[in-house]
Amino acid sequence: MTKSYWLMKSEPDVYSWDDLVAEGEGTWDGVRNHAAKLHLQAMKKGDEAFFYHSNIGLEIVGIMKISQPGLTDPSDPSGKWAAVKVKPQKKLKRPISLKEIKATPALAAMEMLRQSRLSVAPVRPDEWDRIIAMSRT
DNA sequence: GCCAACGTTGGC
DNA sequence: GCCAACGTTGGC
Repeated sequence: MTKSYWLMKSEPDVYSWDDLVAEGEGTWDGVRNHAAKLHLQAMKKGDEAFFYHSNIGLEIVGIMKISQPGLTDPSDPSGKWAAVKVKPQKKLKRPISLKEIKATPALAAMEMLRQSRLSVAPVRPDEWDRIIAMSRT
């Protein structure tokens, strides 16, 4: 199975990249949207995901690895919702802002733009590579 | 099963 | 603080 790429949003005043780094490993739970849930359930161990700061910052700040896929959301008593565990892998050399993503034609089809309210979105390999390349400059 | 009203998310 | 996009709820 090949690796898949994702983008996960969090409001940094609630849970930020630095919080995840401080914890070492975090559980991505509290998602209450069916499309996002399907994405969480599609994640595999070793998949990589961008950590995006919504609301404050509006930028991709780091890369995480899915350390434990296929969990049920511990914050949900009914057991209907999904969760995964993630580990911080690398902070981007420089954050890539939403503004910059929008200004880049090669990234115009990104799911995060198409479905802006989705908190967990897939990222295509070419989009992943492009963002990584941009963060190095 | 349709659709209007309402709530939430997230960018501006 | 406003608004657009969507999801959910509830009346019919």
